[in-house]
Amino acid sequence: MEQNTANIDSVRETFKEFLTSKGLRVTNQRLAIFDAAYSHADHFTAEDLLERAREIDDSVSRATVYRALPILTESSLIREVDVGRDYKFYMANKNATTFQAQVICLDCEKIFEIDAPFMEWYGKTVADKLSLNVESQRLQVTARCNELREAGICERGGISKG
Amino acid sequence: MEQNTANIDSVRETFKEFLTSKGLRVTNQRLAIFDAAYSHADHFTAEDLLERAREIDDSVSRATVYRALPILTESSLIREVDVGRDYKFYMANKNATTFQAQVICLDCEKIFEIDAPFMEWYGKTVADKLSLNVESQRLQVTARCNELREAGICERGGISKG
DNA sequence: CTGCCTGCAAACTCTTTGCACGAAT
DNA sequence: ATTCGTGCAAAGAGTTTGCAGGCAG
Repeated sequence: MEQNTANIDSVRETFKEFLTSKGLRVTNQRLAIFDAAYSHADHFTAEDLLERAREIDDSVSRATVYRALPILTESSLIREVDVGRDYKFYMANKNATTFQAQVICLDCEKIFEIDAPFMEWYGKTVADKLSLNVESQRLQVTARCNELREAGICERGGISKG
Repeated sequence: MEQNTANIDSVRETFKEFLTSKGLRVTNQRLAIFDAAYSHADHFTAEDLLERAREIDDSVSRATVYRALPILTESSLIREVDVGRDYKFYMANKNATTFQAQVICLDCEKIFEIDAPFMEWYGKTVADKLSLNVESQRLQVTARCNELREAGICERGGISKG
């Protein structure tokens, strides 16, 4: 955790190198958006990101945020979390762990990330059976906050706040 | 399969009963939309549904289609298939089988439904661990058509055309 | 008859895009 | 100097909604 904060500078360097390697320019706006993304502990929307990026550089516009998101996603520094709402969530890829599934609360609107390591096995199995290369997988469980609350993991961030 | 066609009338009756039981009215438009939904072999969009419903009753409007979709979904006669595109797919629930996962082709834009019976086990496991009642689950695999084509299941509907 | 249902069109929300200016290389 | 990146505002796409008239119960 303090490893993450300590690493931000080096991750920012990684981002700069990514931009350069793709022939893209290193602009203040892109760096501000990157910093804003990494300042979020959990999921954030494009609008959240805009707001926070503007605190760093108030010249950042909504358009630039939307144009930066695919770049950040492609660099694997953030990942997109689409849970079927009308806007997408994003999340800094601070720890490259195992496959993550989402538990989505219907009551408190939160999204919890949980490890689902067996999905790697599943992907392989599907890939073998159909002889294809899996690009990505998505596993989501929708549940009720009432239940989550009883389990002590809702409104308290017992797993991972969203 | 011919069981499905043979059953349409009785399923339509089920739909009427559902409407009545909810205090909703049985209108020609709703029946046309129901028939249109069941005339689709695979996935369809709201727009697809509108087009086909109008062939049955040309007074059906887009608004009514959008208002009917939640009703049909709630009745479990159709189900929503959200694969993260900017519009949703729907599908008649012709055979109440096991849990379905989606294989989404990035090249040919098709969606294949495959059985994933282990997901019922997974739901139960998650439910037990977090002591919650799972409302729904979603499992999606994104893959490349090239691979699917080599496997002989793309552009030919080897699994289930979408 | 009552009031839910409908069609129409405008409104909405998130995201994308055209354009002229500004900044990175 | 070039050329890519940016802000602004308008456009876009799918879906939702307000309203006045219409039809089911």
